[in-house]
Amino acid sequence: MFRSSPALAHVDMDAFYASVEQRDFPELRGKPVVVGGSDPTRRGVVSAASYEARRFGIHSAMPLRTAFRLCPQACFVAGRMEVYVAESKRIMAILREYTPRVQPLSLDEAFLDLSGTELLFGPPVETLRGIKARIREETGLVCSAGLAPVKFVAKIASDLEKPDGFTVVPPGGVVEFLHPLPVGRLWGVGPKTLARLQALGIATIGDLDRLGEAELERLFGRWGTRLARLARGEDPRAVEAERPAEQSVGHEHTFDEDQDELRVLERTLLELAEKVARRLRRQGVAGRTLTLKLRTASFRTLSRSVTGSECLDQGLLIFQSARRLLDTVDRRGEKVRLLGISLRNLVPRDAVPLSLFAGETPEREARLDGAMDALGARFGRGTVKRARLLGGSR
DNA sequence: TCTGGGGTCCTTCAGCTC
DNA sequence: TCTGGAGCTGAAGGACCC
Repeated sequence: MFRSSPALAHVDMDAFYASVEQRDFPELRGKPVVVGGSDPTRRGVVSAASYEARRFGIHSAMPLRTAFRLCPQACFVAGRMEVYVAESKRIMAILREYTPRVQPLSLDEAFLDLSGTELLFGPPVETLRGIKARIREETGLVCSAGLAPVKFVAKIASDLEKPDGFTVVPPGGVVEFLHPLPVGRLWGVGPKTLARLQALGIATIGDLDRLGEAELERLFGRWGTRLARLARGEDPRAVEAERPAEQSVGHEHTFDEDQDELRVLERTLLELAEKVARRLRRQGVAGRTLTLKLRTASFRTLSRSVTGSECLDQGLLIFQSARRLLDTVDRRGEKVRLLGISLRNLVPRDAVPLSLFAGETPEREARLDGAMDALGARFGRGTVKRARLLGGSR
């Protein structure tokens, strides 16, 4: 099996954040644990739910308040991102002992290409079983794994028997495996596409395949062509170990209560601009296109963007551009629920002219940003802040 | 009633240039 | 000089993923 065809695996940690919490805090074991925020009465969503919590209908992306209504006795924890990052590095290091072709998708899942590893480790099926056992042994955490000749099929396979699942789709068995599955399992079919497909009477991936590529293209355009190929189990993408550079850098903030006070909006914009600028400088890039995102109280999302001839990586200049965009948004008198800033069209910082906005002193700002970065690195983020970010009368 | 934050990719439309 | 189409780019928004 997998001798002459690719052996692509997908490893996915089960309820990752919640499992780490249960491992590190024995008093949480066997209890419903919800990671997302320690105060479920505030705005937020569930990042991870333990399997005990899932029995109450709680799942990731669910509003915290809904989770609290479903299971008030659950343990709500804010989460410790730095621990999850460290744990993820350990897991990825284990995977890289078996193949250099490892493609992390997020902290808790990765593709790995086991093709051609037989001589070193034996048949891919056994290798993957061994990897799964090692992860449990060395981290105390459980994962699910899938093995298939096609990338997206391996991902579906790993998800099929969670938790602690292990599913192998042999070469030649892909279509047989896919066709009985609900069409919503396909990568890229979210709630909107699913509703459209269901309205057409398509319930399974097999139904989709039977509809045919021409009809799907008529209904969905180019996306229809891709859907048709996925339904046939065709996916030419390889496991990409090299992660492409980030295309954009952004931050956003949802207010605990909807806001319309200009001073609060401006202070938030400045904070977001500083955060974005810090990350841009850390990555050594600057951005040419700035996008302001605004969500109103009625959940209407509006965006305004501007592409300049120069690049931005300084907090104050990003803030000033975002502030100008804010004036162009017509929110029809509604309060603001969310503000966000992001920069695209990133280029290496030393290869571009930085913004020389009229009336500003960019060199002075750059020196100030540099000093704040240095103090932040030495004494912790937030050690120094712009006075206007302190708020109130301080 | 409720819907985070970080992204990517795609579509549509408008404006511009040739 | 006018007009229309092609091609490109930017803006805005939508859908999706983890």
